[in-house]
Amino acid sequence: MSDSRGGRSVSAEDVAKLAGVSRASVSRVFSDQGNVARETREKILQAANELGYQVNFLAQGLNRKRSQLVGVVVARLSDPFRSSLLEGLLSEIQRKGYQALVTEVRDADELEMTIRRFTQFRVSGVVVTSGQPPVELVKECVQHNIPVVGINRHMDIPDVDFVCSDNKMAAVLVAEQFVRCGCSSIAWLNYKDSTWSGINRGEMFCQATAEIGLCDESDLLHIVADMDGYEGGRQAAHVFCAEGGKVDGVFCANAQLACGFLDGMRENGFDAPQDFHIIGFDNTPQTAQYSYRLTTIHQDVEETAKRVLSCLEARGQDPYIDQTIEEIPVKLVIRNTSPDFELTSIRTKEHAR
Amino acid sequence: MSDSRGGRSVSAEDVAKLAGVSRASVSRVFSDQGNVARETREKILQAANELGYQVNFLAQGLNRKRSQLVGVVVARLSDPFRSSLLEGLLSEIQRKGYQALVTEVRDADELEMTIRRFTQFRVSGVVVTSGQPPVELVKECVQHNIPVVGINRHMDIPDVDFVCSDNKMAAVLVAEQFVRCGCSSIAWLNYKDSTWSGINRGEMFCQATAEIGLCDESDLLHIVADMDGYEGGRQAAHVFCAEGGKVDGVFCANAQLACGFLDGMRENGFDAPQDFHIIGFDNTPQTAQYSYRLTTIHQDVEETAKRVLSCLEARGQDPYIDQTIEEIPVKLVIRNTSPDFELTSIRTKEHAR
DNA sequence: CAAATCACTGAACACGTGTTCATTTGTTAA
DNA sequence: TTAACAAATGAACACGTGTTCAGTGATTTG
Repeated sequence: MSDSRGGRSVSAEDVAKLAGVSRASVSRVFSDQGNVARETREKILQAANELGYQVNFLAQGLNRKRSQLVGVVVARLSDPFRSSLLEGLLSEIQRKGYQALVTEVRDADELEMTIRRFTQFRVSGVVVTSGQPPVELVKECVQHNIPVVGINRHMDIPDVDFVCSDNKMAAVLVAEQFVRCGCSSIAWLNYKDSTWSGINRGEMFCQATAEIGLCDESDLLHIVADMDGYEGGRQAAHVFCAEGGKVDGVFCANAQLACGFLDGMRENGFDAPQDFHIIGFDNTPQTAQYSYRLTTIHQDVEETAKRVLSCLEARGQDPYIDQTIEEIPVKLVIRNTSPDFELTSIRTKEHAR
Repeated sequence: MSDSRGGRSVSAEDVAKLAGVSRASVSRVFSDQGNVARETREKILQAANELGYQVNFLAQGLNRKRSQLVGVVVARLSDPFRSSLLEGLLSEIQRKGYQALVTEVRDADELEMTIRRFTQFRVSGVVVTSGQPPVELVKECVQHNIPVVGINRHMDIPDVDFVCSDNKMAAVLVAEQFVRCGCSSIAWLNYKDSTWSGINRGEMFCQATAEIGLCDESDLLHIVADMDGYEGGRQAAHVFCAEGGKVDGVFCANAQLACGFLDGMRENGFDAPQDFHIIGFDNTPQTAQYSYRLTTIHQDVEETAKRVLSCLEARGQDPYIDQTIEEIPVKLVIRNTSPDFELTSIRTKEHAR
C-alpha cells in the first residue's frame, strides 16, 4: 500500500533485502525446500507479507521446466454434458493445485495448434475431452514429458492414457431393464457421423442385447438421425412414425437426442412409458425435469475427473509406464420413461405386432 | 524426429547455431521485431522448422512482464447460459491470440485467491463473469497494469470496466409485448438471493411497466422462488396456484426458472399462451424446444465477448482511461408462450409448421 | 573522394526463479 | 580439546527470451 515503486512488481530480491537475508533463502521458504531456520523463515514471511510478495509463476515455470498449468481441450460446450464434464475437471484441477488452460476446438487442425501452444506453456498435462489426439503431436508431448489423457474414447496410441465411461456396463444395464419391462422390439438411436463414444455405445448395446437374448444382432433396429441434438432426435421420430415404425424400447446415444425423440413421438401421439420405453445417455439436468422424467445412464464426472488427474500425475512421474485404460462404472437412473417393472402397466404387446 | 537430445527442448540458441547466426536474430524473427535480412530470415525459419523449434511462452512472458494469458472467472457452468457465455469468451479470446486461464469459483474467498493466482501468471487481463470483483484485489491488478472487466453487472469500482446486457431494453421489450397482447396483471419471477443481474432485471422491469402504463409499481406482483433453477420455478408455480394467484403475463429472471414455472403451471391445469403469457431471460437451447417454445430475451454473447476483449485491450494500452460501461442490446425472440398478438387467437405458426 | 546515412547483426544485459556448491556456525562424539 | 558432523546460509549459475547498444559493411549524399 505504501509501496511507491512505479508499478514494478516486488521480487524475491526485494523481500531478501528487507528481511536482511539472501535471495536463496527466500526461494527456499516459498518452494518448501526445507532447511531454513524458523527464525529467518518468520522474518522472511513477515517481509513478504509486508511487501505483498507473490511468486512469479512464469519465472518459476521457466526454471522448473514445467508450469502448474493443465491444458484442457473442449468442444461444443453448449452440450450440457460437456459443460458438466468441464465443471468436474476444473474443480479437480484446482483441488490438485493446478490451473486450467482451456481451449475450444472445432476441427483437427485447431486441435493440433492448440496442443502445440500447450507445450509452449510447458503444461504439466493435456486433457482431451473431444476429438482424437493426433499421434505425432502426442509424440512431441512425450518428448517434452507432457502426459496426455483422453476422455470418453480409447485407442491404441502408445503413452496416452484414456478414461472412459463403461459403455458395456451401460449397455447391459439398459438391456436388462428392457428385459425386465418385457420389451421385445428394441432400437438404438444415434445421429449420423457420431462421435467415437456414440458409436462405441451402439456397438456395446448390440453385443449386450444379443448376449442377453433380447434380440439378434440383425434384429436390433438402428435409427439414424440426420443431426445431433434435440431437433435431430425430434425429426428422427417424425420420420420413424411416418414410415410406420414400431418399437418397445429405445436406447439413445445422448440425452438431447432422447428428449427430442420423446417429444417427436408425443407429437405423433405416442408417449412413454405407456406406448414405449426410452432410455437416454448422460443424466443432464433437463432429463430430470417434469416434462421428461427420462430414465438415463448416469456418467460419474467427478470420478472421471479424479482418474484423469491421477493418470496425469502418474505419467508425470514416470513417462514410460504402461498405457492405462480406465473404465468408469455408470449407473442406471430410473425415472418415468422406463419405470421399475413392477409399476409398469405397459401395453407393449399391442404395439409389438 | 531424428533429434536425439535426451528430451531437452530446443531453444533459440540451437536454432541460431544451426542457421549460423546469433540468437538475437532468431528472437527478432519470432517476435516480428523487423530489421532482419530476408536471406537470413529464411535460413532461420528453415532451421527452426527442421528442429521443431517453438517459442517458450514462459520465458517470453517473463521477459515481457506479461503473458498472453487471459484469466476467466466462471461459476455454475451447469447453467446453460453460463456455459454459452464461456463458449463465446473462449472463442473470442482465441481469435485475438490469447489463451484462456479458466477458474471456477464458489465464494468470495475463492475469487480472491483466483485473481491473485492470475496476477502471478502475469495475465493480460481478467474477466469476471460472476461475483463482485473485490475492490482491493482490483487495486493490486491495476498496480500490475492488469485490466479487469466484469460481465452482467456494473458498479462503481474505479478502473474496472463492465459489459452488461441492456436490462432496461429487455424490460421495455417485454412490457411492450405484454401491452400488445392485452395482458393486465403482470408478475416478475425471481429467486431468493438472486444475482446482481437478476435483481437489476427486476428493477428495470418495475420501472418499464410503470413508465409504459402497464401497471403501478405497487401492482407488479413479485413471485419469489425459494431456489434457482427449473425446480425452483416449478415449486413457485405450485405455491402460486395453491394460494389462488392469477396472472396474465409473467417475466422471469432466467430461462430455467421460466421452464420450471411453465411446467408447474401446466401441472395445475394452466398453459401458455391460452391461460397466460410467459417470457424468459436467456435464449437457451432448451427454450426453443417443442415442449416449451418459450418467448425469451436473447443476450448477444458474441457481441458481449467482443466488447469485453476490446475493453481489455484498450485498458491494456492505457490503464488510466475512464471507466467504460457498455450496455449490449438484446432481442425479443417471439415463440409460442407469448406469440405475436395478431396470431394469438390462432395456434402459432411454428406449431403449424 | 570523404562523409554521412542506412540496414543489418552480434554481444551483453535483464526478467525472477530454483538449485548446486562451498562456507560458516553450532553441536555431538572421541 | 579436537575431530566429525549436521544445519543453515550466501554466491553463482541456469532456465530461454526480448531488447539495447555498439559495430560492420554497403549505399547515398555533399
